Amino acid sequence: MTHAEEITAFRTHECGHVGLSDVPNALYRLAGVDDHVTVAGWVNSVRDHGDLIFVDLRDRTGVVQLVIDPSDAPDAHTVAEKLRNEFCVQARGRVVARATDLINPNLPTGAVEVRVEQLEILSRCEVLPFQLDEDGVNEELRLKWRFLDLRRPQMYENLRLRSHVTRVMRRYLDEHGFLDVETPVLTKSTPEGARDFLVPSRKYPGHFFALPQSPQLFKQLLMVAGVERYYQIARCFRDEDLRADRQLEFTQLDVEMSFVSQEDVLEMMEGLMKTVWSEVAGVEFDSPFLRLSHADSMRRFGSDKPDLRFDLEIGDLGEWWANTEFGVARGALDNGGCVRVLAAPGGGRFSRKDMDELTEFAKQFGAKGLAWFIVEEDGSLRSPVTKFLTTEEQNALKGVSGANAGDAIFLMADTHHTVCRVLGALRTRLIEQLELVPAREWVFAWIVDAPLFERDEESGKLTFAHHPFCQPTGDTIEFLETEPEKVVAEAYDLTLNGWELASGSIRVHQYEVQQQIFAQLGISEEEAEEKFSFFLRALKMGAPPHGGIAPGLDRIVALLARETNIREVIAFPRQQSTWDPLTDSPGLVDQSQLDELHVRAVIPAPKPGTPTPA
RNA sequence: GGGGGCGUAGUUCAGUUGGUUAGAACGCCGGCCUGUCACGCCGGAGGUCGCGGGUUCGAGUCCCGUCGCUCCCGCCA
Repeated sequence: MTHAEEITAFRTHECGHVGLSDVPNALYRLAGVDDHVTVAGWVNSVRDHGDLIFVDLRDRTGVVQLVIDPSDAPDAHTVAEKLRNEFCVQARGRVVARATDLINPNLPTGAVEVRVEQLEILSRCEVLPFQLDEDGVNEELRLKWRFLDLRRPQMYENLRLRSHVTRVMRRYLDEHGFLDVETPVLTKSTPEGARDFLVPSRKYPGHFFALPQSPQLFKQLLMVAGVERYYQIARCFRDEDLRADRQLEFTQLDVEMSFVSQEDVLEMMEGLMKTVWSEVAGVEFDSPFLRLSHADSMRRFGSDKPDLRFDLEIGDLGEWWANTEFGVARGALDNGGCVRVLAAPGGGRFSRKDMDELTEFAKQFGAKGLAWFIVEEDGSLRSPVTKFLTTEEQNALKGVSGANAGDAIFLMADTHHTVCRVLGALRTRLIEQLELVPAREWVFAWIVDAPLFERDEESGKLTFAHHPFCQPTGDTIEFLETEPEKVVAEAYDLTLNGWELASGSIRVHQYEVQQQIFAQLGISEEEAEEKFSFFLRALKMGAPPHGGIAPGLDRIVALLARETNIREVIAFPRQQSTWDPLTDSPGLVDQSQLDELHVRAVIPAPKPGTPTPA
């Protein structure tokens, strides 16, 4: 914003800029001592001394103190007596320097104040439903009054940060020759993947639009169209249950490139992330991001999005305990599973109750049990199961886990999958519970070489691990027909501090390969034609090799803002139940609307005792 | 669909082994105050203890059910 743009019909200066004429190269309009200013904003607080009244006036730039002296401005004083918190007001007055002993060092504008000559209430505010300076206010209340919640400087800062991030992203991509192209929001359902949001068609009775889970197929069509470099800050919709990092609608920076290898995409994205972190957070990364194979990440950290700020690593006892007689370990090894351990620094202070809770936690992730050991000062192991272990096994346990005196060791013996899952979840939990200090502040890591297919544990059916459009690697494509589980995808996830930040792949650009993959997934040629005919048609028409990635904007901004829930960086999010207490959405509609859309609503009978929603 | 935590004044919370009239802080209302900036001082209003049922002479407290918020599991190509 230029200086001139700061002047509007209602003000000559913004509150946070009053009196800061000594700031060098300021980007905002300056007001020095003795200048007359008009400011407008919200009443942050009122301190009424009977005669003198002090008002902290706040706009998005900050707070400035107004002084209303009845001997200077009796009319303004009469108005000021009526002021309450969050009234919207305009004040005209003279900037004065405060006496040295009256300077407020906690306020950027604390060396000056505005001696008010005229004061006008632009808009009154009813008693607030919650105090804006209070933390920990009920989430539902915050969302119901989101427009007040967003007045809090922290929330404004989050929105500003988000805008800054997208600005840097757009500029970076513009500079690298990307075109910002919009794709439809009213599109077609593809039953794979997440549950779709459906929109009934008026013109085609019984037909439905689907909101995009991502612009995946459209961006691939843009590559076939020869756009070569595309991006879009795209709203995506998935009708699945919410989490701290998941909303029904969320925003991705959707990116796709033609004539690229995996390496090209990674390099481009790494440059983008480094630029964002540099410009938004002032953080520089002087080396390439870490890379971990999916298998290594699972083995060492039990997760495909490991938090690598912490060095905790899972150890494998299989080799050392090959001949163990310890029941669960023996059983796991005999069944082709594994025995792995995780040290918990300082876990020696865990009580029996803590251990029981951690065991319950592990069971949530599929563990049948969880063995634990505490390393005593003399190096001996305290545990209900120590008596089943030989001295050599105990030494291996300490050695492989890396545990020291005062630490705890957790041991899992089960299938590879379950052991990884449980110890990975436990690792995250222990980091929190033990309040471990991160060794590094930001650790980006690429997770690469993920399998193309997964075996569904229940049905035993083959399903795609990422999505069905990933290109198999040259080394493993030969196994597509014979041993599909050996096929590695040219897919990559970017992780940061335990969050999945971005996900992408090189896509299949050859019709025949795409059909082979569909065949492995049990999707017949006819079925594929029916669901993706437009896309398959395009693959037959000179589709270029291409690939892309889609970073989650909400997560990126949340991490930069040091928030743990993406709600904090979304202006109007939903609560976990998917209800929006601000607009009361979703809502009922008139029968006439349903009729026009050829839709009939079938509403389940409420359970006894359930109050009817308003 | 499942598990954990929470639900008491407008807000954030306390409330003992079940026991008199359910408290505090902030906010709100009224009064006083010319240098405050978390202003201060005096006074006041404000409660379906989420909801329903049960046990009991007596329930905010115990039991059962239910609803809501939140974190997690399932789910999220």
